[in-house]
Amino acid sequence: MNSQQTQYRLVTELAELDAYLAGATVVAFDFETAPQPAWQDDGTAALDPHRGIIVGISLTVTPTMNENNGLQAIYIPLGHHDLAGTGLNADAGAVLALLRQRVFENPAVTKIAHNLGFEAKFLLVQGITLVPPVYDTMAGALLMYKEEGHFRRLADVGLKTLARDWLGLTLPSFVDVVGIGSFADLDPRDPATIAYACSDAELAWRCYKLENDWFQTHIPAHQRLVHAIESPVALFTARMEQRGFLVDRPGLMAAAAAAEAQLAQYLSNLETMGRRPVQVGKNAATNDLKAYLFADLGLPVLKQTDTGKPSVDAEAILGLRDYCRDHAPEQLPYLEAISAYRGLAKLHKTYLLGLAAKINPVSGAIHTQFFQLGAETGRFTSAHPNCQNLPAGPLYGVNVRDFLIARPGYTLVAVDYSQIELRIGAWFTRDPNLLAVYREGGDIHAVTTAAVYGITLAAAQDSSDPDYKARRTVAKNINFGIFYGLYPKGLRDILRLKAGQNLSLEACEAMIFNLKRTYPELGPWQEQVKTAARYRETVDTALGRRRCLPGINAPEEGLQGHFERAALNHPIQGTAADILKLAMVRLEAGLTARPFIRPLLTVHDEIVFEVETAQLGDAIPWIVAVMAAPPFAAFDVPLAVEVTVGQRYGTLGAWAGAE
DNA sequence: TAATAACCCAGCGTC
DNA sequence: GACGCGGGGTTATTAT
Repeated sequence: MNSQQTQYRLVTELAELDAYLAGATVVAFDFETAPQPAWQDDGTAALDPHRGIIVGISLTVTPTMNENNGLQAIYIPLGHHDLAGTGLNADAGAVLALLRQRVFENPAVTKIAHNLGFEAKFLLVQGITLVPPVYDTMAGALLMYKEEGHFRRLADVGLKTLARDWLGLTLPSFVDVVGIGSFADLDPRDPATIAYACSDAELAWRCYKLENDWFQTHIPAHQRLVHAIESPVALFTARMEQRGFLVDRPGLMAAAAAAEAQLAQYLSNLETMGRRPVQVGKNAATNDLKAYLFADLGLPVLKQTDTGKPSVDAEAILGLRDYCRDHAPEQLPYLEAISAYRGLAKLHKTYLLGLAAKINPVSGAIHTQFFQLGAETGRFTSAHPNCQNLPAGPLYGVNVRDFLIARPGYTLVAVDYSQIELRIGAWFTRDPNLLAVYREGGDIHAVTTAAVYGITLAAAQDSSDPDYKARRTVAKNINFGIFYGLYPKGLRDILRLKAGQNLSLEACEAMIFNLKRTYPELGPWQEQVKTAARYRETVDTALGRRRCLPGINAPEEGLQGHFERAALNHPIQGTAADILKLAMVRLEAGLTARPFIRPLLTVHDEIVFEVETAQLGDAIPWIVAVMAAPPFAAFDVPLAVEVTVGQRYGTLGAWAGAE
């Protein structure tokens, strides 16, 4: 592409690479990868740092960000199949050693890549750590508008897509160039091979330039986010993905077998209990089950789905059980059996078999894929498997998290922010009572209990009171829901389903009224945020992470309400994401010097590490200090973290302190 | 016409 | 409020 401007070269000699790097302070790079021989037939192995190798590296270097006269890109083949034995490849060890010293671990060089975490993982396997400053052009693209009013999504930020949208270039796809084989099969001397590899590095450089220009004129805060947060966070994410979480496979399979037997038993019980055989499927939400409940048995439809069809979810079944207690008690066992069957099936399929299917054959661990900009608010998402929705406690007698274990000689350390969203709420609203609780180390749940029940703080904290537990549960749910956009109906439903408490709508209304009286700045803050959001049709976090709110001024009330709640939630949830990511950046800076600390996963307000057991006493205080440090200058509410440790993720306990 | 793929919808797990 | 996953059910597409 762009042959007048760009020259592509094949480089196999170390001296030539050395000369090419002279004076470079900005380097864009890209890896071509392929499966290791043992995994030749697995199409996905090329993307897995445990089963793939770096086949070649393309580089574009410039002395400065704005220098592009005579831009050149080179391709260094490292692992192409050399059937004739003619020495096609450069010396991989020597090349990596040189690049490590001159580029990857050189703090004077800005390292640019598209989807930086991918490259970072392959380097980690080689014992090489990318060192900031780094820049991930994919993260950058995700923080730019596709069109005014909505940001690019994952599907819009492939390098080829960006080349088309931004530069009008049509580039051959990977499949066009490689076909069904792997990149290692290509002849590196073929100009098409060189062009394919080099254009990726060159494009990354062009994106870097283009993105920074765009940010300056459109959303300067996002430029800071990409440079200072998202790009270094990609390195931290790479550590988590590359390491993975070791799985107790025998335990998992034993639990799966037990669940399977139990499920068969449940099915036959259902058949015996019912008036006729019912096709309940694997999750008991089939049309046949609905026909059986509502037509055959004549039970009333108490709840509908969004599309107006009869609902049979957990809440609906709960309602049917209430109805049957009065009108058809003989049906109660069947309804209970449906709930149990459904829950066990979920455990079995999603959390036992689902997890087992994701174990990496080389590492024996699950390597969750994290999308650091997967959620609109800046939160991470996680997939393959999603480790952010693993049941937090026993589900039908099985604690799924217990099958995620520490490696021998290591101990799991989970560090989570205590009530971070409420603390952020205190900071945003400047509510004196919220601020006081966190500055004086008060008990937020007790303060809320006192508020919503109209009792004294002392009464709220009296654990001998028979109502203590129930009240506190309500208060916790309210505190949880404050910044989710809590409404009386939502509060009533959640308390009924999760806490088994039946409160009237009026009672819930009164509690929310009392809450807003106790935290007097809460209501005004919410009104002010909504007004600003309606005017701008966007809303920002503390660090300027923007969310678009198309439809906040729509005539449809439902749509408007949705975006109003999003407007209230984004500053809270998004700032929590900002704070977590800032902590990751600070952690990343110290992890290379502390190889005994290995991050494994993150769940929104929590980071889980694997730490060499002998080093716990050094590691934990350091982690705590880094994570609890003030996140940015203006944030004047103390942060608190809680540490739990253990061998199994599901069974962590308090850390006793230095031994 | 039958098999397969693609898509949407419900339901449910997390913070 | 923010997500991802496995399953059911329907519709569109493909092969025969």
